[in-house]
Amino acid sequence: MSNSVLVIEDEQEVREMLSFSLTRSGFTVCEAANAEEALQRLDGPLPSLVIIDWMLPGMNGVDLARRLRRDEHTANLPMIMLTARGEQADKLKSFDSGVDDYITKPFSPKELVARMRALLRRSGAPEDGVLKSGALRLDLNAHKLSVEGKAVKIGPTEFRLLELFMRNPNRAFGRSQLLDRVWGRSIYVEERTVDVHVLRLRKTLKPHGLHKLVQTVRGVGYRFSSD
Amino acid sequence: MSNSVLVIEDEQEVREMLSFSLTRSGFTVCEAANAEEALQRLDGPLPSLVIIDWMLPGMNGVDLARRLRRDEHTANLPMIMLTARGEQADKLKSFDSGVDDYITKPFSPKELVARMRALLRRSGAPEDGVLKSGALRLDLNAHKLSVEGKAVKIGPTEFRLLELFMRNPNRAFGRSQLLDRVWGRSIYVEERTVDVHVLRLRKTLKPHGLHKLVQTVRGVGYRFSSD
DNA sequence: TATTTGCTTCATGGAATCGTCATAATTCCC
DNA sequence: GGGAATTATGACGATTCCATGAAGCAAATA
Repeated sequence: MSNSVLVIEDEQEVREMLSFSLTRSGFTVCEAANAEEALQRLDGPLPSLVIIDWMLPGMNGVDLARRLRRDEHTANLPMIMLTARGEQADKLKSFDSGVDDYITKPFSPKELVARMRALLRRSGAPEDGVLKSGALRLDLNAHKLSVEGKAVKIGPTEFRLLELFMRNPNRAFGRSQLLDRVWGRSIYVEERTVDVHVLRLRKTLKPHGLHKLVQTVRGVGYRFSSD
Repeated sequence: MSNSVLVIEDEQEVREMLSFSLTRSGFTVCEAANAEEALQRLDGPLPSLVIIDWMLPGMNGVDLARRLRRDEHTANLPMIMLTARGEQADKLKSFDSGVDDYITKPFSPKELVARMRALLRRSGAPEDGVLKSGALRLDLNAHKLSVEGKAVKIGPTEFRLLELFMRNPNRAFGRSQLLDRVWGRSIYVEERTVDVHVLRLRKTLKPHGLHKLVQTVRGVGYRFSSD
């Protein structure tokens, strides 16, 4: 597996230990000693997952996580937080910041890897940042859609919509769910707007005969399915 | 799993946190800020489970739970109550009110989800959001009906009707019960309308020889038999 | 600034679905 | 068997829901 991980941890010892065991488990590891360095790295191509230490110099882990969730670019990035034993009471806070899972120190590398795998599986993350479905190829890193190797033009919103669909195939989404997960909660737009973007997504897929992948579930919403 | 949950919680922060992590775990979430709002929502089609905060403005959680248990329409609805640490002494009271489980704050979403799954399992809900009965497959996630792998077209109301039937096989329902649980009790339709939809459901099952699964119980209503 | 690109809303028409009724068929009970 | 009660079924407006094109903005780009 070619999953990449960004480890955000100020203590060099812990960082190296993590790097060692994660590399051994087949991950490509990238390190950052603080929040600033992490943000810088996350400007580029995204890793499959980030591990954030709760205690960081400068901006702490919880704030960093919250910030990553707010930023559209990293909103869907799976995050695991490391907390020390005494900090367990802050579990709730960590989750509130949008972290997907937490793990308390000391922990075994085995447990960490297990949770990472579970998380990656759950969030439908592709091994290499490329979602595929038949001839469809959605490259999340390059932010490009192609079908049978040929690049296909696609708008930003349609891209995110298709990303959600391809991450969760065979699942019907209501319009409000789509608005929440593609547009982001907090912002208010008409539900019918979803229809228009689905229409546009179908339009970009139509020339390749793939428009039937996006199906409407009457009275419910839409679904991405290969049959 | 596409089980739906109604979260009854007045604090917006907690509500959003719950909504976030439950959605992420695959539940369809519906929110209510107080007992009145909750009761209103429960007039419609029922969720698979409700989560009630112990402390609510106006009618409190315990009273709400008690009321839901007394009402035939919601008597069998699985309920989980959220209590704060100091309220642990009131566990007993909560149970007395008829809730199926309780969980004390602060809690990890993971624990909550685990308990929800356990509860749903206990109350006969499918693990994976797929109801099966012989060759019949009702995928609640995809909102799709298939028989022997082949997709079968089905209308929205027939879908909900079949869902109720498959969740409660070998149980006879009166027309008014069906109206309550499939249509929702807030709207009024003729009882005979049920007949028509049962007919339509049978029609969609007939080409596959499964129409006799839906049986009429003369003088009472209808029943779904699993054999 | 001019132009392009993309987003949201609105209006419209058409298709799917719904609820009701009338009538036929079935079942039950005397 | 006959009559009453109950259910099945087909038909038909009425309604809801969705697809689609176009218009008005806003932001990015040149």
